[in-house]
This record gives sequence, structure tokens and C-alpha cells, in this order.
Amino acid sequence: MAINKKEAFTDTDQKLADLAKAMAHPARIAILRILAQRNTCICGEIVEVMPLAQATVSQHLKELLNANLIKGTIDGKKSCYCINWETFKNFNADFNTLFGDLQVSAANQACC
Amino acid sequence: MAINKKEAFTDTDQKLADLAKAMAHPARIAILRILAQRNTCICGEIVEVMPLAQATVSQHLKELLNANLIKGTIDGKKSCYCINWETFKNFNADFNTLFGDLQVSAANQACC
DNA sequence: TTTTATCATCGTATATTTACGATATATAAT
DNA sequence: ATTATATATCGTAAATATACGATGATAAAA
Repeated sequence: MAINKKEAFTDTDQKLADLAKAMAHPARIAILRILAQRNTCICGEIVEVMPLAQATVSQHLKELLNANLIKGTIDGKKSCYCINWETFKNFNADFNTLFGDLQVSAANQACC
Repeated sequence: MAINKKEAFTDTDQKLADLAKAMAHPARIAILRILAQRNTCICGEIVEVMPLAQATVSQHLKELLNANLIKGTIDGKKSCYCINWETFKNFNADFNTLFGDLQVSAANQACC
């Protein structure tokens, strides 16, 4: 059991799920919030603000990179990260395609 | 190791992460898509469309219920589900508070 | 009442995620 | 050259998630 059935779904659904998964941990949301609020590269400083060990933060950053939610470069001794707004725009678009169009009709929905 | 550190983060970040987690599987995205497209209760029929065993689909539905992303009632022999638009509206709002405001300035962002 | 149909829950095997210490790597400082 | 600093990677233990068969519960049909 626990065979991976994820490839049995459409690419769109897998893509959305992967993005959601990358955001499915408060530590990663917190990282994104920090980067979004400053809206510029942050070199270092991230680990100090997080209530997690350095190795763990690094792991979370890697997951955000894999999902293309952030961009990173190495600047001398430090590593710099910033939001990848392109991905967020796409996510918002896909998300709204899925659900947004119908939200207007939510008011006159009579079920459950 | 693997001690749960999730409560070390803010309620807002935990809430967003939980919602993201509930959507972090293509099967659950697919279910939400089906419900959203019809925009009405669906009684039965969901299992037949999914490439998963009945028990697994039921498990996914339960997670969506827990996250308040869908509503469910029992109608005789069948169970009926529909989108909980309220939650989606809130999610969109929270999500946009986090990231949406800054997307305008993404163009003149010069880093990484 | 017995049977059938629909769905939830239980038990369980496997896969994946989370977290950290230890270690590696690479630059900057001395 | 040596040391200090910053960050990534490795190894690994524990926690969660995924998936399904078996079983339970409930209501409609016979």
C-alpha cells in the first residue's frame, strides 16, 4: 500500500497541489512573509528569526526553492533569498481559475 | 527529533499552512475542482470519478471537511458534499494580505 | 426481514516529512 | 596559513500522510 498515485491526476492538479504542499508548513509561510514584507533580497538573518535549528531552516528554504516560490543566490559568505513573484502570480491565476470565477454565485447557493 | 514545532509560529501562519496542507494533494484538488465546477451538492458520484479506492477517497473528503474547505451532509443512503465558499473567501483574503499587496512592486524589484 | 448499496472507520504497510546534530564547504578575517 | 563565520548537506529518528482491504453502520429495496 501507499503506492504513489499522484501521477494519476492531471498536470494542473499536480502543479497546484505541489505549490500548496510547499506552503503547507508554518515555517515556510513565515519565511515567505518575511521575504514578502521586505520585498528585497535577504542575506542571512532568516535563521535568527526562526524558532528552528539552522539545518531545518535550510531544508525549508530548499523546499521553497524547489517549488520556485523563492529565488536564491550566493553572495560571498552569505546566501540571499527573495520571493519569486512570477510563481505567485501563476498560482493566483490557477487558483482563481479553479475557484474564483464561481465565488460570485456563492450567495445563491442552496445546499448542505 | 521530529518534535512538533508548529505551535511556535503565529496563529495566522498556522492557519494558512493548514489550509495549504489540506490542498496539498492532487486528489483533494480534483475533488474541489469537481465540486466548484458544479457549484452544488454532489451526492455520491465522486468515488467513481477518482482513480483511488473508496476508503482513500473517504479519507481525503474527511481532511477537506476538517479544514472546512467543504461542507457535508448525509442524505439517506448517500453523502452530499459541496464547497464551503466562506473558507475560500477567507483564504483568498489572508493569502492576498500576505503577498498580494506587494505584487505590484514586483516589476521594479532588483535582486537575485 | 433479508438483501443490497453507499459510505465511514479501523487496522496496517509503506512512503514522506520534519527536525536536529554532525560534518562538509566556502568565503572572510586575522 | 589559520581561524572564524555562514550555510548546505548527510545521516537518522520520530511523526505524519497515503493507500487499501476488511469491516461496520445505516438506509433503501426486495
